Amino acid sequence: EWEQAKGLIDEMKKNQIFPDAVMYSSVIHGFSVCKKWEDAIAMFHEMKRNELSPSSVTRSSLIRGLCKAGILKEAKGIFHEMKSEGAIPNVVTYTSIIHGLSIGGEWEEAKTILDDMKKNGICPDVITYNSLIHGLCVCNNWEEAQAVFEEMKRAGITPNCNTYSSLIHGLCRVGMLEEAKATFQEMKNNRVIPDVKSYTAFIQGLCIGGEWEEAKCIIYEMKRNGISLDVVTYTTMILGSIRAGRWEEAKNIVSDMCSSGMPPDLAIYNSLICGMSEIGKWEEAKGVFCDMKSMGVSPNAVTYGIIIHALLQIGNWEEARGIFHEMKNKGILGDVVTYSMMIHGLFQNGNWEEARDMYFEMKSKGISPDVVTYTTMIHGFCYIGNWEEAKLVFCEMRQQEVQPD
RNA sequence: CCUAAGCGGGCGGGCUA
Repeated sequence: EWEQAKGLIDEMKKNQIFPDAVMYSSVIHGFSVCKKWEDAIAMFHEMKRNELSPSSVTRSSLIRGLCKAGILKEAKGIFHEMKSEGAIPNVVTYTSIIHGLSIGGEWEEAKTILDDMKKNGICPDVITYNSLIHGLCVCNNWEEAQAVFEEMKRAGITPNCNTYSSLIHGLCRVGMLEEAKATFQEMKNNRVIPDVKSYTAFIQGLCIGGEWEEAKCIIYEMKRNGISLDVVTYTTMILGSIRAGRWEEAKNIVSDMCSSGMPPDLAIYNSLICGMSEIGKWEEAKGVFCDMKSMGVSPNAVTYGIIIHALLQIGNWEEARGIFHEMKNKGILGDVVTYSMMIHGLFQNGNWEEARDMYFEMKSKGISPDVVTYTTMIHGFCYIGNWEEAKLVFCEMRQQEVQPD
């Protein structure tokens, strides 16, 4: 509720109560969490204007917020500004920047900062290593993640539950199921107790690898160990079951979760719609779409994205377009994914002018194209031999500093 | 004196690459 927070800050100032350094840090943290990075920066500058010096807490919060908003350049700027002012970042500041950079794909720079950290006598702790490992896993860079894991152990930092969960998740993402199984075993051998997140990451890997029966065994193991399934575990099982060709089981899973007092959330409904569409069970999918509304769960951009994608898959362009408009009419803003899909659909229908309009529209709504959007545009233009437009898009991507993949 | 900062799991998009 950042609007209200802003109001309170104004009220405070009107009453001649001026924020101190801690208050500023707190506010910057708040804006960072809400991805209001412009406000966070504004507060940071205001604080300096008022001759309050930002502490490492202030800067860590700001760096985190900037990274979270994907403004890595600014985050790096704040970090280097701090160093040039002679302030020594502490372990949290270092970890914040390392985390942001590695999640954002700039893991080489993250590793450089890790080295710098060690040189300055700041010891990376388990969170620092976990952050880097997680970032590398998100970038599908299993080899580097493994190397950092080894380094961590050599440095005498004991991996914890989060470390193993990240590794298992990373291995499952890149389809290295056997290694994931080994890591899960290693975790247990080292007496690190897997929690619901570790189990869920592993179960997802088993589902993706087609080992549905094994996934069910792991569920029993969880229950035996007294770990209750949560809504994320259920989502994983539901989509896993449908993709394993057991869509009847998905319905049982939904009933199970309801009877254990857990109402299905948006991701559960979305997963059901997604799974049912994928296997061509259109009536089921439609039924779920109605059910969710009657249960008071409102569809979001992901829901519409799933439906639009399904329609595009079967070549039903007109209906896809209709659904996209329905979404906008309901006041649900399209996001980078829905726009990218629509652009793709327009190109497929040979309508490149409209595809380009859609691209302009998304930008005018403040939605930044990502590497997939750019690739879709470039591919669309190249496909019809419109090199000039393709080049324009490519240059724009460069200007926006979106890395080609 | 009190107050502020960092880590892990689930759902949709591009590529006849």
